[in-house]
Amino acid sequence: MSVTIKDVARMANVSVASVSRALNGHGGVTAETQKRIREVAARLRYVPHNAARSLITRRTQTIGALLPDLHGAFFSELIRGIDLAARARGLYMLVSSSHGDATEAAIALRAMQGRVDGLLVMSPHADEVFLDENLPIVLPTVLINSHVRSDRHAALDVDDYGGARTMTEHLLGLGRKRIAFIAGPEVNHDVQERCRGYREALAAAGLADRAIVLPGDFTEESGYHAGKQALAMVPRPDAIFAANDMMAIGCLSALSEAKVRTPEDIAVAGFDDIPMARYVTPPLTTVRVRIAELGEAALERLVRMIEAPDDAAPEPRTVVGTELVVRASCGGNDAVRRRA
Amino acid sequence: MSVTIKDVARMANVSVASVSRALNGHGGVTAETQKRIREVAARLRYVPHNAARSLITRRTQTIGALLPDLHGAFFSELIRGIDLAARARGLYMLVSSSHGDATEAAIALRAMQGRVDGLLVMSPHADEVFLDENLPIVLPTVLINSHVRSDRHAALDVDDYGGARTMTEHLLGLGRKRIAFIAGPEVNHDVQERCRGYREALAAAGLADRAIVLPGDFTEESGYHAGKQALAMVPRPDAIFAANDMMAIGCLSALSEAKVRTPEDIAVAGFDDIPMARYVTPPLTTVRVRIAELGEAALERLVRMIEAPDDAAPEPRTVVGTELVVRASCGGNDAVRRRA
DNA sequence: AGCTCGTGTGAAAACGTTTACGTTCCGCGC
DNA sequence: GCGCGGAACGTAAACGTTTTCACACGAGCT
Repeated sequence: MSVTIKDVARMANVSVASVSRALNGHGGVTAETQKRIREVAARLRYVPHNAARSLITRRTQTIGALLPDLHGAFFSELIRGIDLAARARGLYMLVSSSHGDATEAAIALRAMQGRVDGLLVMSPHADEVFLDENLPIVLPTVLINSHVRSDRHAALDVDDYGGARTMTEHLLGLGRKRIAFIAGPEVNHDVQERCRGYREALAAAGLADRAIVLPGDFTEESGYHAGKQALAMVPRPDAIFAANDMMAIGCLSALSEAKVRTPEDIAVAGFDDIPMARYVTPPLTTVRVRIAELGEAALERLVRMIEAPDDAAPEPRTVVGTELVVRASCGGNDAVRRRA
Repeated sequence: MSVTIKDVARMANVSVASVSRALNGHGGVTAETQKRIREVAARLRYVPHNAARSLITRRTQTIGALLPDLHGAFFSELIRGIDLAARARGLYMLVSSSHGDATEAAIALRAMQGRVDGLLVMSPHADEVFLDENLPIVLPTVLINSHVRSDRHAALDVDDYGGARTMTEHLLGLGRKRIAFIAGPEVNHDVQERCRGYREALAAAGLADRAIVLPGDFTEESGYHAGKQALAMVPRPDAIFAANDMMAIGCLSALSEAKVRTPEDIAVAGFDDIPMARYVTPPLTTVRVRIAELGEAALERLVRMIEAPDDAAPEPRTVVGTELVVRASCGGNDAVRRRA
């Protein structure tokens, strides 16, 4: 097909070795021949064939990202963070997302073989057995928000627990006593941690028995239903803390539909701080997750692993912080409070 | 490093050729040996090295996506659409985004060489000269929302013109007479088309001289400023049509701050139908762009080009439709009207 | 019996690089 | 005059596949 290194070599009256050396700046060629070779290469529009190069150098300059369904602002931001950090290092990003089941994810994982220098994995299917089965041992891998607690794999998490605890404490601090929590998909690791933060904050305030956990699945609709449910309770909760913003927004609809005032009658809080949170009525108090930062941190970690394969000192599990973002939906003054 | 086809061959007492045939199901192997080879391969956790395979087959099972900054809901959706369609075909997606300048984009473009079977390009730098300079001629490429009007490249566009025209007509139909338009970045092809739709709709209604175009840059802030500007005009516009939703949202803030009622005093409309549009107050009338569909369509087109390199009949420039989404911000009843 | 044919298998070439190792050449010191 | 060292460059191996070709073998036909 295209023009190869041999063509360049022929046109420049040198061997392919010299072309390679000249183009990669490895020295061992006169400045003059180097110049000539470069000119010929440019004239011929020569571009090295990456597959061939990867084959011999064992480097692809590419990292793989195994992600769940790309839906929603979360993954958009995550990809953005990864991409930004990757591009700063001249790396490319091979994306594979939305794997319905573990088999599909396994296929995707195997297909990354020989295509990437490292892997970023954020998948509900990525339990320990799965990884052991399908991961080539040699491939550096960073797990993002995984429930796998193994020190065989590097991992990076959002501080779900801390964020939820801070939010619950914030609500308690505002004088709310009956705080309901809308949960997400049960298998979800984030949800579990957020729920744990909620429960422990209540327990710390001596209100352990006041915990009310409503079911949800991260969709706006499920938030709406949970809102209805909360309204029907006696005594009514005076605050609702949803495990993500979309459910909080659904909940707001349910309340406004029932002519219940927010935050006067019931305060509402979310988690994530998706862009929309600022614009709903009333603006949503939430926990900001610095998702792009998570992506960046994960990539940086991965790069370190790639560059130093002799991971003598496996770094500890890292956690990226959250911030409490106070808006009108819970009362109190607007503010952002950082939490490491 | 890893286990190669040779290892499998040795363990199974066959040649590498047989292993290749057995694993790829090319026939020419007894059912029995095929089974044996498969078992050995599974036991050894053999995974073919993709770089080597690509080198010889000249197929990478990967498509490249050259995108501008991934910010915002638009690219998130676009990537999602592409990824969905790609994964349905067993293709992977190599993403490269946010190129500050043409040089950077050129480097990214060249780096795709030998890594992808085809290219999806959506970049402000992708003018004709740029493409000619940097695109290996052989690589199938689909341009998305590009201003390049060449039949040498396949292209796919959003019907910006039609959408904007429909919206303007809708506003006129609601009795609005002085409709202002908030533009976006001047170089942007979408903006130009949207503005053209706006102008021509006015012209068709005999109101060509009533066109008011305010500057903007797609950010919420610029929408806010444009809103202020509109408020200061005499006579005041009775409708504002922003070239994207974020600016419309900024504009809404400016109006509500000035205690101007929407839609009673001034109607506001946007473009894109980002998820947030439904949730602002009042909910935003806008033009829905089915972005994921755009991504899918682009990928499908690309796949067709890859599979039939003898593009005897280059398909015409394709346009994906828009829908008018009527919500409260302009008055009228909620509805979605499709436009091919 | 001899020929052809099909079928299973292996040897080896090919893909386009990088790089270890030779080779040539030249200058220099003895 | 001779050996030596280093610089510039070429040769060829290697990376891990796929695929073409050749080969061996048995069955079926004349």
